[in-house]
Amino acid sequence: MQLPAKPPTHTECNSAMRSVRDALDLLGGKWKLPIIVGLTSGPRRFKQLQREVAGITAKMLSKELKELEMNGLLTRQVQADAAPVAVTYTLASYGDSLFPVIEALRDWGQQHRTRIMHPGAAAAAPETAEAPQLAVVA
Amino acid sequence: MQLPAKPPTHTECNSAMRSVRDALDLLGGKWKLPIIVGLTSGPRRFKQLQREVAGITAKMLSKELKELEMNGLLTRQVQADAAPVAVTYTLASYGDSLFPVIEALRDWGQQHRTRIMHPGAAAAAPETAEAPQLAVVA
DNA sequence: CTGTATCCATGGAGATACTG
DNA sequence: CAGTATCTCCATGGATACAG
Repeated sequence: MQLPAKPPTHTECNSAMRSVRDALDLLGGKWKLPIIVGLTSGPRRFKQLQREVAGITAKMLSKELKELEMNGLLTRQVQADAAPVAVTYTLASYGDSLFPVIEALRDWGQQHRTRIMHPGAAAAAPETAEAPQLAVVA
Repeated sequence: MQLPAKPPTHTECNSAMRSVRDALDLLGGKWKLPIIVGLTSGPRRFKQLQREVAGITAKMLSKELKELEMNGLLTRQVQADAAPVAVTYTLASYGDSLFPVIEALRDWGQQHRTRIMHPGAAAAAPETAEAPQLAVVA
């Protein structure tokens, strides 16, 4: 890798660090981003979202949605007129600004589609020695 | 926001969902990304990293580094020759491929630099126009 | 310096049942 | 349908002490 010919990028680095951690404060956790992804293709209702985010419980979904709404990332609309109340969640413009993040994450996850090594699992990933070299990307 | 004139983006959406969640499996948690950010400006030693990632404990740093190494995102080199053993962590090319993610996250966090609302805090926000307009950069 | 081991508190998160 | 209320389990993660 490149040598640190210009070692002190401290300010730049610290700033990046702070920004990333700020972003993580809002987007961190297992569910926030997946939920937002679910909303990128259009407004969704509660149950619909729960199906799309596969695996999330109503409790979690409810809590996460509240937090995302609180931060202005999405809006919540209630249609009480219908027989069964319908609630719709829509990505706010604020949330739209996350597109680049989603894209970057999605692209990386795609290219990466390799076996993930979890700490518990023994290093038993036999064939398909694909991890390290990953050259690439076009 | 755009209407779903072409409603079934299901495949596309599910694929994005999976990719993002895969990425999150490796990068999720409080520390992984910050650690990687710390390494983007060059190799670092343990203590150095711990200072940069401000707030992380040795235990966590150690554990996270192990996982990141296991996934080929960084490499670990030991210089045993010196009196006090020195260990250096370097971002692997695999890790380099995360640049776009970091950038997107950093940019968003920067633009966003508004106060974050946490669930515990009472909603001091007016029900109508809150943060959303996101008055751009500056 | 570079970690590891141990103890322990918090809260993330699942299951289930219930309300409007 | 759209959530809320409990109960509980366990992973996350901090503090501290110790080891190579």
